[in-house]
This record gives sequence, structure tokens and C-alpha cells, in this order.
Amino acid sequence: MSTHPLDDLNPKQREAVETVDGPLLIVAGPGSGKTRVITHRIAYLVTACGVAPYRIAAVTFTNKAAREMQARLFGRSEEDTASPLLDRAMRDQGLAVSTFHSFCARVLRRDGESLGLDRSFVIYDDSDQIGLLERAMKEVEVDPKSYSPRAVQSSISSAKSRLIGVDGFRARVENYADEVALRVYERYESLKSLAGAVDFDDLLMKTYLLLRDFPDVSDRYRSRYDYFMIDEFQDTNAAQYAIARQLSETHRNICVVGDPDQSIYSWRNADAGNILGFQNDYPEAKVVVLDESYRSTQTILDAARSVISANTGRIPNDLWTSKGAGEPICVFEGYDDQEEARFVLGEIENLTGGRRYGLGDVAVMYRVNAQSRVLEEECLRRGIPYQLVGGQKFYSRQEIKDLTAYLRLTANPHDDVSMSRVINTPTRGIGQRTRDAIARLARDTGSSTYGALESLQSSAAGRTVGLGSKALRALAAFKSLIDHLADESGRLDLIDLIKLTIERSGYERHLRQDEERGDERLENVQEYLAAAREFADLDGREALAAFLENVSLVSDVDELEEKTERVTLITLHQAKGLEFPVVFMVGMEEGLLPHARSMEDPAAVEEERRLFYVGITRAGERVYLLRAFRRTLWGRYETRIPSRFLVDVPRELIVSPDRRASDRAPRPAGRRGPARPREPNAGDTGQLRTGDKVRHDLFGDGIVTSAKPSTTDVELTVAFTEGHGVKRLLQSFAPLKKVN
DNA sequence: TTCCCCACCCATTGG
DNA sequence: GGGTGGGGAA
Repeated sequence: MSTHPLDDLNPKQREAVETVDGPLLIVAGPGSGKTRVITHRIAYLVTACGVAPYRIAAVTFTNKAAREMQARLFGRSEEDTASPLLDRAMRDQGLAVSTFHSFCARVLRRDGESLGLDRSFVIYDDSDQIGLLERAMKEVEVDPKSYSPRAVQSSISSAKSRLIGVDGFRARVENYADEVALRVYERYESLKSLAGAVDFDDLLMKTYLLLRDFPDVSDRYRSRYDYFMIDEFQDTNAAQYAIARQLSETHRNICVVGDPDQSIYSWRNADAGNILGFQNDYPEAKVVVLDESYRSTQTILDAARSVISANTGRIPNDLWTSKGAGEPICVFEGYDDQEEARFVLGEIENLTGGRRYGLGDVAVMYRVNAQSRVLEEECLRRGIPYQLVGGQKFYSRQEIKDLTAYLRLTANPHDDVSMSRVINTPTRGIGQRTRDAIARLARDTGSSTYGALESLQSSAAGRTVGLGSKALRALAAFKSLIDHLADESGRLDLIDLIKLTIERSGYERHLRQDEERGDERLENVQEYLAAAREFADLDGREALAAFLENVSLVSDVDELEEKTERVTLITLHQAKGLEFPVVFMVGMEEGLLPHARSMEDPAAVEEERRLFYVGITRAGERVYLLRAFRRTLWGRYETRIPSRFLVDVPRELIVSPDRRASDRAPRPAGRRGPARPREPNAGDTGQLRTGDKVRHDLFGDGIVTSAKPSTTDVELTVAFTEGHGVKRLLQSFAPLKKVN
């Protein structure tokens, strides 16, 4: 039994769902039921308009979002009792819901041969790309000390995202730095093609070129998909939009869903201007604005609106809700990042102590990953389970990257980045000099490293290159290892292949010898095997290809588990698209939000403000905005200034925790915070103030985080440093001494 | 050639 | 506070 796609929709949502023919722009504010609209629209196309599922393509920002849509359409599992929108039997009928990158990978895997791309191409991630760029720089004699590979990468990547290839780049060279980048770009491209590899930007750009230059291919895809939908349109780049246009050129059934206020990826070359572009390119487009929030209380929406309206040149979208005002927004300043973390976790304990919230309802968000550490430590200290999204990514751990490199070589021995990663890992007597000689040979013969190994074997070239017999033997042994694995990859299933790889490469022994981290790394290998099991039902090389592609294209949020009883620690960027009843945002300080690197550029500051907006609007019921008076940075303390964005949260929506505790007795004049100079030699007498260091007979050293005079006494909040947490004390009773 | 230690640079945000 | 890369010793 399935739900009717027009059920439970408000008039605007319904309008969006029913508008199936021709271009459609849906502006969807946070919590306005965007995913609902997209899934219902797909269901409507299928059930009411008789469109076959395989004629519909939808692209999302993350694999997780794609999975979520599939789940809403077809149900989560056989046991799922909620009735799905579509008959579960249709699940396998080729409805394409994926990210742009995996959509393109599939296209290229299938039809990339027209562009001279081998079917077994590997996908280079960021660090692979940097590695290859460093090599390219070395080869064209650019000093990586004067030109950072990162900078070169970002200029190449930005060009590719705008569909500017080497030739276009050459035409646009303006200064010496561009010239250098061009030289590296050219070399990088040829190394990459020699290695049979593509990078993330290639996935898009090559797909674009394929569709542009091969009419038979583009005709096939155009007639395959009659309806095209794009989620998170504000975060698409020029290449992605161009591909979408190509695919919907004949029918113009293109539906884009986005919110310019949530555009936070311009640094990744996303262009919210695509929304304006869309209205230009499709002047007949219908525009539907979804402005009823089903997520947040009115208080949260008011705060969010007040924050975002300070940005210039935006299309106002005043969200409203039928929910009540709800809880005020809680603003708190901790003495340092540790107290900030203690407050957050203490409050989480309070909130989840009753039946009100579960740990899974709570997220703590921050601007940079480095902020997660203090929070993690505090979680561990209190025994609060948490899940950390991102940070040291699973697939970028050393042992995982090494194993992946072996597998990639198995699939494609010409992959030079992987080759140089593992040719001597674990060490097998192929040292720097030998590697240099091989690299020289490869370069001179215009082949990959593997090609060079082959030529060594088939001729007496070894002597001429100047390699000793020991080195030659080591190289031959390594080559036969790769060949052996490649042979076996056709016979064995994926799991056995990985096990064989671990064993034959000597990697297992290598890990067992690692005294301090060996166990942990072996566990990671087990986890890797578990991830590979998902592909076990495919056969041999196909499974290998699918697994490798998955390794390259999964993101961190993809791994996020919902409905788990753990607190989520996540960056603001990654939190986009998610929602939680309770949201803590930490580090509301200048330099973090807005980030120091964004502060000179007004446009960048506006993006930081949108990031703040995204954070606030993740919350359904409660928002906490935290900052610290001082924070540890590279081991040093640094005094912090409150974020400029905080003043845009209307005062009447804010409550401060210490004030909440004593409504009747407002604090004496003066701001909270320890900014005030301390009185010298105050001893243990006199009024204690925020920021004072104190010593308690039982709890040890601590810092006064608030001091509120009541009618008869002074109520102190003291954060103790030795694991005793935050305590409320009355000054006249507490055995406290002031210390310096 | 390998391994270990120290210096150095660093860290936005991520498919 | 931490990871990486280079240089020096075994």
C-alpha cells in the first residue's frame, strides 16, 4: 500500500509537486519540506503522470541525501511500517538518485571511452591530487616552496569547475603566477592521463565534454531522462549546471531546488548565481517559494531572519511557522574553550536527564574541525556517547589509503599516485635512489611507472639506468606482486582479494610490527573489509571497481547515523541539510565565525553569515550560542572577541543562563566576562567577580564564571579545573579563597 | 636503505 | 598540540 503523493502537502508544496512540465525553480527555506516536495514530485510523476522511474534523474548534494530520498520513496526496509510513496517493486527500476559526481562517474565509466578514457580509470581525491601536482611541479621545475601546491590546485580546480581546460587557461594567463600554474596544469593533465586517472573536477568537466562533443552519447542520455531534478542548487558550480542544461535541453523539464541564503560552498567554486542564471536561461520557469517551516519555533526563525537580513542583495524570504515561540535562545560565554565544552555537555546532561530529549536529538556545531577535540574530551570524561562527523576521515587514514592504493593498482597498474604510495610500503628494499631512477626511466620513455617496470623486465635496460641487481630483483618482485593480484582479481571475490592483498603485500606483518598503533590500525582494516562486504554480491572486478568508486566518492556526512543515542559533533558546513531539536553552536567569536581568513572580503563575510544562518536553522526547538573569553590555539591562550553576528540576534529572544537562575535580581552594572582587570591582593575577602581564580577546600582550583548578588548573599558559578565541573555556590558558605 | 628524531609548518570549510 | 618531511646515524 502506498501513500498518495498529493497527501499532506500545503498549497505551495502541492503546486511544486504538480508542476511537472517545463522548468521549475523551487526556493525552499530551511525546514520547509524540501525533501518531501522532491520525493512527492517523483512519486507524482510516476503514479499520476505515468512516467517510468528510469526516466527520472535526481541529483543531490551527498550520498546520504540520495539514500534518504530512496528511503522515503520506497521505504527503508522490508520491515518499515510507514507506507512508502512508491511500490517497493519499482526500487530496482533504475530511478537515478545520486550525487553529481557519482552520476558523472557512471556516465564516464560507461561512455568515457569516446574521450579516450579507460573503463578502469581511478578517481583521485584531494590528497592524491596534491601528490600528483607536487610531482608535476618537480618535473616542470617549479619550487613548491615558492608556489604552494594547494594554491596551484585551487586555481586549476576553479578553472575546471568553470569548464576552462588547459587551452582556455592559456588564453587567460594574466601574470607570472598564472604562467606557472599553466605549466603545472599541463604537466598534471598529462601525468593524470598517463596514470589512467581522473580527479573530482574531471568527473564533471569530462562528462560535459562528452555530452558536448559526442551527439550519439548525448542523444542517448537525453532520450533516457525525461525529467531532471537538482537539489541544493545554490551549491552547484558552473560545470554541474552546464551538464544539467545539456541533459534537459530537448524537453526542458528541469526542476531545481535551492535557497540562496544557504549558499556556503562558494570556496568550492559553487555559484549561487546559478539561480539567477536559471531564471535567465529559462525565462518561462515557474517559481515556487516554500516559506512555511515545519522545523523551527518562531523564536528560532525570528533570530535567523534577523541575522540573515543583514546580508545585501538577497531575495527576502520570511519564514513562518504555526509552532509557538518556544524557548529563548541561550547565549553563554565561558572562560575558555574547556569551560565552553563543560557548559555544553553539562546542559546536554540536563536536557537529556528527563524524558525530554535523547542524545540523538542534540548536535554541537563548530566552524573548524579543530574545535571538536575539547568537546570530545569532555564527552569522554562524562561518558556521554558521541559521533564525530568528519575530522580524520576514515578513508584518509594511512593504512586505509595504503590498502586502497594496492587495490587501485590491481585494477589499474598505471595509477602512479598509488604506485608511489606503496612501491616501498611496507619497505621492500626499493629506496629513494631506485625510485628516482625508475621515475626518470618512466619520464624518458613517456610511460607510467608500471610501464617502466615492464620495460626493465623485458630488456637489459636495468644496467643502462644504473640499477644494481639487488634493486632490480626488488622491483621485479614488486611487479609480480601487482600482476599476481591483478590475475587473482578476476577469480576471487572482493573480500578474498583484499585479504590476499593484505597478506601478500606484507602489509599485515607490517601492521603487526607497529607496537603502539598496530591494533587500532588492524581494526581499521577490519572495518575496511566490512565496508567492502557491501559489494560482495557483485562479481570480481566489477565489485572491485564499484568499491573503489565508493571509496572515492563517499563523504563524511554519508557515514552519519541517524536515530542513534549519541550526540553529534559536526562542522557547520557538514550540518547543512540536517536537523536536530537541540543545536549548540560553539566558538561564536571573531576569527572563527566569521573565520579569520574570510574577514577582509565582504562577500566572504556574507558567506560566513549564511553559515551562521544555516547553523541556527538546523534547530527545531533550542539554540545555544556559545563563546569563550579565551581559547587555546596552537598550545597558546588567545583572548577572543564575541562574533559580530551575535549582535544581530535580537536581545528579546535571548536568555543568559545565569540570569535565568535569578530573574528577580539583575546583576549589577558591568558586562559579564572577565575582561575587567583583577584587583591586586584582594585576598580571600571582598566581592568575587567573574574571571577570578579561586581555590575550594574540596574541589580545588576553579574560575568564577558568574557572580550574582542576591538579597542576602552572592551566588557564584565556579568552573573547577580538576574534573569537578561547574558548581553553583553561595559565597558566604563556600570554603573559597581567591588566588592569583 | 632504513629508521628515528627533530624541526617546521601548520589548520578553514569538503565531493 | 600534532603530523610530516628531511637529515643524520646505524
